[in-house]
Parts: sequence; C-alpha cells; structure tokens
Amino acid sequence: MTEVEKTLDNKSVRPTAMRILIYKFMASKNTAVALTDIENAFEKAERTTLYRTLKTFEEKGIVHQIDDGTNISKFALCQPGCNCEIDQDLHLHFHCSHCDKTVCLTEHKIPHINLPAVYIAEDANLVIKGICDSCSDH
Amino acid sequence: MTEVEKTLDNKSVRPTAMRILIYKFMASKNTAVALTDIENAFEKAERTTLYRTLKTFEEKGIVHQIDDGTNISKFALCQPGCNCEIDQDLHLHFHCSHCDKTVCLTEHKIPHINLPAVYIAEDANLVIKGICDSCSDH
DNA sequence: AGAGATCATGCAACAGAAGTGCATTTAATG
DNA sequence: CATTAAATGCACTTCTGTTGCATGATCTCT
Repeated sequence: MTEVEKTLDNKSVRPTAMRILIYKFMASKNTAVALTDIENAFEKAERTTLYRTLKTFEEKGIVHQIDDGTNISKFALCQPGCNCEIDQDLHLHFHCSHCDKTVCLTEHKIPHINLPAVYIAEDANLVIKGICDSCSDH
Repeated sequence: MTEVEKTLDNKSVRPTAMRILIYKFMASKNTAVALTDIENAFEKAERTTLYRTLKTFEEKGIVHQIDDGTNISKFALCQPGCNCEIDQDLHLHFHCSHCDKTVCLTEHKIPHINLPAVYIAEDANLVIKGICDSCSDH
C-alpha cells in the first residue's frame, strides 16, 4: 500500500486507480482545482466520475470545496489538521485576477465577526482577490 | 422626473421603463436578488435584457454583485455611500442556509487582513452562512 | 474459490446560468 | 424630421453541475 492508498483508506475511501490519480494530481498542484481542470488533465476521464469522486472526497474530509467568486467550484486537498468537516478550519483563500488561480492561505484564519444576536453563524467564507505572488513578480 | 429616474440619471443610466421597474423591484426587496428572481417577478421580461441591465447597473455603481457561495450571482442595490466601485465598501454578506436568502450587512465591514507582502489585495469577499433573523425565530 | 452484495464507473441525457450575435425597436440629438 | 446611438427581443451556444441507469469492478462471507 502506498502513502496515497493509506490516506484514502484512512478516510474510508476505496483507493481505486482513478481516485489515486485524482488525489496525486491535486497533491501535485499548489492551487485549488476545478472539475474541468482535472478533466483536461486526464484525457480518458469521465466528467461524472470526477464529479462523484470529488463529492466523495469532500464528504470524507479529503478535500474541501472553495468558492472563489468565479461561480465555479474549486477543490483543494485538506492539509493535516484541516477541520473543514466541522466548519472549524476557516482559513481564507486568495484568488488571482490575473492568472485566475486560487490558493489556500491556511495560515490565515477568518477573524471572528460579531453579528447581531438574531443571526446564527455556522460557516464563513473569505476570499481576497488581487494579484498573486507569481503574477506580482513581473 | 421621479426619484428613481433621478437616481438612474445621476449614474448616467438612461431611465427606461424596464430599468425603472427593475430598480423598483430591487428596492422593494431587502435581500439580494438573482437574475432568475427578477425574471420570475416579471412575466414579460426577457432574460437577456435583465442580464444586460444588471451588468449596466453594476458598471455604473447602482448595484453590486454578490457571490454568496451558491454559485449563482446575486445583486443588491448600493446604499448611499457605497463605494463598491472602487473596492472600498467591503461590507459582508449573510447567506441563510434555510431560506436561501442573502442580505447585505452594510454595518459590518471586512476586517483588514495582513497578507504576505507578495500578494496584492484588491478586493475581498466575506460571506457568513447560517440561519438568518427570520428563520431563527421559529 | 465462488456467489452474492456493494460500490465505482461509463454513458446518456437534462437543467440552469451565463453569455453572444444580430435584427428591430425605442429614445436622444441636431 | 432625419440621423444616430442605445436598449430590447429573439435565437442560439457554451459551460457547469447533476441525475438515472446499466455495466464493470471490488469486497465479503461461506
């Protein structure tokens, strides 16, 4: 059993060939990926399979879904200690308007907001938009 | 000239019948509206017209677009003093997972975040999800 | 190992939102 | 009123997300 297989197994996800490929692909990226990104990376991939794989990954806490304001769902691997399943890992995300990439800023957490008592906050999403490190170089 | 017509005119937007209707509709709501919401409110409305009207409104600073995490673009009228055009009115938004409505919390601004210097922040979007005031009553 | 159950995948199809091109109508201007 | 510019309506396309169903792969239990 490889490392990836162990990881999936630990999360009660059957380590099929496709899933391992998808996991490795996401691990190789330091940016969040959209369904279409994966689809384009693997010629042979079925959109539905990818879709359901990502759903499964998300349910099992392997990835978390990111909404970066592009109206396209993106996904990123959960880092060790990511508690996104219980809405406790509210790190923020950065979306680059130049290269259109989205990254997790896991070190930066969403500050606590004092809402009127009538609102019950359960989750939060903070996206900073601008120019990312790669694009600001030139 | 009515109040609404003046408002549109001030923003260099021709106050056509359709635009006035759309403006009034949005003003009558205290929640952000999606294109489809407007479409359903006016039987005779053409989707394209609404689409382009909202685009125009947004460009001219009459409304601002809200991304509440549903992957459906919503829009809300800018309040007096809303500086969303120059990315200076970073109020947050609340999305109710029960009634699916999204509201502007104009009193609550997004706190400043210290990013690594290589990132150039230009805009920010913070959405709190949970149960809204109406839904938490019962 | 084999039978049966369970889960993953592939294929087809659909729904909804977003967006574009073009012709026509409506409104502004001289 | 004639000309010009802008707004609207219609048709159509693209893209993302989603579901149903049949088939293939994998696990379990004896």
